[in-house]
Amino acid sequence: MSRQEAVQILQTHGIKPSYQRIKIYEYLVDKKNHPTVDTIYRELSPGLPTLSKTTVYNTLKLFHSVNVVQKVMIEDNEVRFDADTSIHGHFKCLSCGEVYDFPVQKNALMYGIPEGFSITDEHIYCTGYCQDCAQVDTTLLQASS
Amino acid sequence: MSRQEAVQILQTHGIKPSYQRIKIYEYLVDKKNHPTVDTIYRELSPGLPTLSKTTVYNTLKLFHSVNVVQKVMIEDNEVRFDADTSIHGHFKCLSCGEVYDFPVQKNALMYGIPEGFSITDEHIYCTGYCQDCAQVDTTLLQASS
DNA sequence: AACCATAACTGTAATTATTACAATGTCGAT
DNA sequence: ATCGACATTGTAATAATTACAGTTATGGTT
Repeated sequence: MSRQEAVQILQTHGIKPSYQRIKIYEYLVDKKNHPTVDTIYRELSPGLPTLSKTTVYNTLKLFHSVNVVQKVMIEDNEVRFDADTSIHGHFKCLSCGEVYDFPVQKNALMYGIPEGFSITDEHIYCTGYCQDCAQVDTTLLQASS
Repeated sequence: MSRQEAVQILQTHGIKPSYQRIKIYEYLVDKKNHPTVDTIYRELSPGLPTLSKTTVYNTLKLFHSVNVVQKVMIEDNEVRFDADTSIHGHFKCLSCGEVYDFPVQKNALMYGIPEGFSITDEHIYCTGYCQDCAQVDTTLLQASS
């Protein structure tokens, strides 16, 4: 994503595009790796030596408040962030730790919510073993048999 | 739930039914309130003065490891627990804080997961305003107009 | 260009949830 | 009754997050 596009998106959400905010937003969009605060901080620090972890927290909270990012919570000790705020599911591989996006049916869960309830946010996720890691397991099983 | 039933369920999952474990399990089943560790600890302490919060943590981790409870994570600062381990969704009201269960279509999300991925766990949740709280909002709007 | 108000950034300290660990207590088998 | 294994407990350590106060950057006005 170009700097111009990033600035554009932040501005249309009412966010003043500071240097740090642009960098953090570009990181999220380009990497698509559902990083934690700590990962963002560690990865951006070398090129942005004055960056403070508090700024990363503040920025993500701001982004989230205007729906520029969504939070991804799969395991209870790590909050991840995703700049793709469309409705989609997340799959985390218990072996390699990779988080994958997957499509979900629009309004998949609507049908179960009682009348009179209004929804502001919906999240779908699962855990398991990705193709690569499941593959390895199978290979090992075969090798050991 | 009777004590006998609780003991039964713990034993069939290979858990030795100690006094504390039974109490914690009964609490979860009877209240159905998706409590946090802290809530369980506070609520059981009066009738079980020697209870330690560490025991609550240990017990829930044990329960979770054999699928006697599932974790419910909606907001990043609280992990809740549910003794109903069937697949269902959770709705948290942003106004009153209440967590409601709701049904979801069996295999609702299967269709989006690529071939070769194996799923061990799936979770669906959303946030919004429950019937009661949405009602209040409407009432207030009407009153002020 | 200098000034000023506002907002953003930073670093440290405080808070909170969770885990580690060592000591104590409990319970069933011998 | 004794023993060993396991459960419970309390405290200390860890880790994630937030609060806060000082500093820096920014944009508008003269």
